[in-house]
Amino acid sequence: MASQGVTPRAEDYSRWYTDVVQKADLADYAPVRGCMIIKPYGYELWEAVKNGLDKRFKATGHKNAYFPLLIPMSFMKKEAEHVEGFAPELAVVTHGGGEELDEPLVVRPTSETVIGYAFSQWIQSYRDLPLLINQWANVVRWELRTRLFLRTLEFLWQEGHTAHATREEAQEETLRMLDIYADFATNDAAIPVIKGRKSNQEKFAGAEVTYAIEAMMGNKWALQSGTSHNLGQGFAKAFDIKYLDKNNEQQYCWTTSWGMSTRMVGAIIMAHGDDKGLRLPPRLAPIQVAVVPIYKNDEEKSKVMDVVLRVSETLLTLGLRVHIDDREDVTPGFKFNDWELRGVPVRLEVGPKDVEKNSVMLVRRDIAGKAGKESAPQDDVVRSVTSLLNKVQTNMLKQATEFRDANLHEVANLKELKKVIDEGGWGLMPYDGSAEAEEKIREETKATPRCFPLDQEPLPDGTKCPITGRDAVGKAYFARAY
RNA sequence: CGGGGCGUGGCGCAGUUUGGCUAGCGCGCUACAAUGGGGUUGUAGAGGUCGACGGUUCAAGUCCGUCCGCCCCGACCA
Repeated sequence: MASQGVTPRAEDYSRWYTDVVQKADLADYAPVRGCMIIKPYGYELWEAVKNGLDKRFKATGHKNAYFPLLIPMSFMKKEAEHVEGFAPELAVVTHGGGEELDEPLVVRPTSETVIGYAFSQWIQSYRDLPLLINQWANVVRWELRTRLFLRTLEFLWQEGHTAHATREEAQEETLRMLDIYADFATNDAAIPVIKGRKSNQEKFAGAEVTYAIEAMMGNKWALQSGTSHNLGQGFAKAFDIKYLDKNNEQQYCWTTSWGMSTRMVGAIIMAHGDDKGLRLPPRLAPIQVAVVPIYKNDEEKSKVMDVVLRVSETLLTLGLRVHIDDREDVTPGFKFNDWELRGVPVRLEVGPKDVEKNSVMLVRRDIAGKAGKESAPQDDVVRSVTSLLNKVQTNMLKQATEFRDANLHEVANLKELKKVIDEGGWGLMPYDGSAEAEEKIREETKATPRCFPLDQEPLPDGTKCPITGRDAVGKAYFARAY
């Protein structure tokens, strides 16, 4: 429960991030390098993310299922690009029960292969399609450099896997799930995102096309926060996922996969956090209202606590997540800072003055200082608290959107791009999608192509990529990225 | 794997250059008391194989050698 100030955000962003994660009691490193221990408060935040997504998946007809952690090495090898892409980051089990195994098993880095196997068993006819499955699981990727939540050896995620009768349906599903991610990020996490298509170099190993949502962090770096892949028929052919169509002919399925991970928690921290610590959007905050009683002696305490309990009770019956901070051993000032560090969106203070005036003091986390404080009558507390939570949610999205938009710039060439990147923004520039252009840009600016945003107008005929001089396929965002 | 940095109570560090007495400091922790509308204060306490191994020396946290681990910057990535 240690609670110290955090490193100012502007001073050393990476230090600030680690500070916030650890001091707000979200997570810690584990004994194994790069692995993470998620503490209860961090896990509650992840559960809020899970619930927000799961609700949406259920609404679109997806069913949850569970597939094994261990995958035969031979499965990985069935799809050539897939194994090539993942081979360097596989954890491999070679021994079991004290014996060397005939065939090594890999700890899943993702489950296209086993699920492909399962789908091949489940699907016989066009009547079995579409098959819409989601799995909540942990996966392991042997990353070289790790950071809490953003990149860990083992991480928690959901991976959706679907099979369809036609290419069009698969494509529709791919984009539908991208929309769901964007909707979740925007409306629940209060993070505005850019939906876009990844370049060939950055697409998922084995996918035909990969889409992603990209979010801007507090240091203006980009974070890929969710991906949706149209897998074409690659996995269907590798795993023999076939159905009999209406004409009694065997057809290969068209499959998709999509995922969002505990990285989203990192996104929330970095998109919203400030010098005082975490700022959590009310929809996802494990604690929405922290109630802090203030008193000097037993007499005041009993009066104050009467109000605290009565007010909290009404809020709780409404389904709000309320926490009464009745710690005796720390001062109110300490508690204020503590709840700010933990990102609680609304703090409700009750002291002797409030008891006297039949009021409570409401303090919002999204606006610093006096402007974020207001007194509210006790008998109207339900309305003022719910309305304040809504305001905070809306305002956090507004703040994040304004911040992002102020840092997006259209650029025409490498020189302009370099200037924008050096100043910490994102540059939108015509791009041919090639690896050479990407390499050149990375060398000059350290930025990488994030995505071709989906909402763009087609380029005028003859628009060239300023790096290679070849025809551009569209405008892409370039940014420094995690 | 390349470049840089660091290993000293739970955490953050000082001490190492120039070897020397009982290894210090801050935070946290324990106990008691006062305090309490923005990170309280006092008193008393607990807690250490100085990363590991070997060497030099009357004497090593400090010098030498080997090894191990961690962090940051790159390449790779949700």
